[in-house]
Amino acid sequence: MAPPLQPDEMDAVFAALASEPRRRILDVLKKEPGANVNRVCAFFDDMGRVAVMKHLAALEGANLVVSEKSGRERLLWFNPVPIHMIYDRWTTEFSDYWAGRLARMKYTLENAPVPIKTRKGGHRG
Amino acid sequence: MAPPLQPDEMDAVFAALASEPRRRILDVLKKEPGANVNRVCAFFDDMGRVAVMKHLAALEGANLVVSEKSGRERLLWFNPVPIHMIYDRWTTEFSDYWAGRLARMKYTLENAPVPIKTRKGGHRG
DNA sequence: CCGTCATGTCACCTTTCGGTTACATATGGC
DNA sequence: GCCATATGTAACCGAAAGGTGACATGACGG
Repeated sequence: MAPPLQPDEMDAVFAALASEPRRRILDVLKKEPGANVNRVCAFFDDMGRVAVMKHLAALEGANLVVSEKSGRERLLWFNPVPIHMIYDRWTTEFSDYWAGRLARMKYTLENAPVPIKTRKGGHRG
Repeated sequence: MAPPLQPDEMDAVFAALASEPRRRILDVLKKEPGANVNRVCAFFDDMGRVAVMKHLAALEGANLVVSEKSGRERLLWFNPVPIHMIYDRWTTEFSDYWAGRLARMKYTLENAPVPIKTRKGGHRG
């Protein structure tokens, strides 16, 4: 299996996905693999080319988009690998919750934490 | 099945996950369901209580954390539901890619887009 | 060549994020 | 009642996000 994502890589992927315009760019590239920058821009009436390029930079930084220069244009593709890696990680990380066993335990309000002794004044505030 | 997440809900969930401290808070609550705010704060030496509370607000806004007031303290639980919803969505959205059929097609550089006619001057820039 | 087109880059602006300190409120326990 | 504790809230601050217009570069094509 591929090496798991590092924390900063997870930051980049989730941050890239946490934006509706960027998710829409991915949708465009799924429908039109190899589209160039201007072609992507054509889908956004409310945003200029520079803004789209910044979104593309975020997506490339997260490795969700790969590009290749061809002459004077840059062709773009969606790359599903980072999403697959998170998917795999979640499969193992949350399968117990989704089986329902831990979830039920979770919501039993009686399992309050053991009383904790913090230093006087609580936690600086 | 539960209704799919709205775009702004997706924004909230991904944005909440796009932060290593917030992911660590979820880890804490997975290990200590029902912990209170100060208990969570005790895990973060480099951050004050107010900062932790802001992160908790982001997580609650994404419904990744649920809380219940008990006397003078607030007890916190991790809620796996939003992650499960994204997981389900990805299962259907990307299963073709992960099967490998489309992925191979994607990376064939020959499938460049059909030439596009944009208005003169390209896309305002 | 020379103009057009696709892209890259720069400087700037406004809003949001992520943290801080200080103060306010409310509960629990002696 | 009184005081310590747990949490909430307000005001502030620097940095980063997300947008803009203007300009620079470099490839295509007649």
